[in-house]
Amino acid sequence: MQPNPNQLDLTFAALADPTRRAILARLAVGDASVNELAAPFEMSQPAISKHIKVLENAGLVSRGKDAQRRPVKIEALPLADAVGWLENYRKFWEQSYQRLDTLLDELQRFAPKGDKKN
Amino acid sequence: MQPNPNQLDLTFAALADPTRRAILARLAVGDASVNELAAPFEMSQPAISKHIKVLENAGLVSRGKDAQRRPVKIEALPLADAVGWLENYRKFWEQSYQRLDTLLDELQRFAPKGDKKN
DNA sequence: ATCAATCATAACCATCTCGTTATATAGCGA
DNA sequence: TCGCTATATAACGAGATGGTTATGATTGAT
Repeated sequence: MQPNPNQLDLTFAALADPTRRAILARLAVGDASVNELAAPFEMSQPAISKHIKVLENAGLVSRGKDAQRRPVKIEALPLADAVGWLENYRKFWEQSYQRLDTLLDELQRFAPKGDKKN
Repeated sequence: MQPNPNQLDLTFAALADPTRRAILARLAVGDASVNELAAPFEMSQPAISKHIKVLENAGLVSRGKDAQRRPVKIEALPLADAVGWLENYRKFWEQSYQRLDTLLDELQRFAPKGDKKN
């Protein structure tokens, strides 16, 4: 029961941009209006609106309505699906970390006890 | 100690393409030559070579050398970093799942005991 | 020495992406 | 009604992306 591939495409593509990741990080703190989201960036408001639309199309964000404002809210389920997909590869990076740990252990073992070098 | 942003850009962008995700899935089974990787796709060999290069630039894959073959090997540490970034949002999707669970519980509670419908 | 196999590279093309500026739309408050 | 605020949309351009075909480089086999 994998999420449909097209959904993963949209999710990963949305996450591939640092501005959009920063927007998500901001939204993790709490909902925000478009202008609030735009404030930290040296970028026009329409540019931010476009980024929000990309996030919305990926289902990562939804919008409310408050007078003229369209508060944006994080919707993290697609992120969960992305992690779900990535989890298939957990054993590989765990192996890698383990190899690194082993290496560090050996360096430790063969280092003279009082050696402060490095 | 976040991975540098540019690295996350490359990782997520690499994952945004279904062909590349399929290549990674194949490599999870074991190393493979370019031709082996290309075989399942209705796509030219140069196209696959390009995809492999994208994966390589993102550090998701490395290459060996065996006669004319350039066996490709999965390198999953960047995936681990990607998951690391995504983990910041775990609480959101857990809340969402919890809301879903609550909903399902209530549906359960109010469903007639013997109701087989759906 | 040549041939076939494996893979990479170049040139090209269509389409998408990410930014811009200019303008339109909608709601609030005076 | 008027004008301000908040946001969306349109039109445009530069550069990235994802595919193609044609060709080049390297290596093993005959």
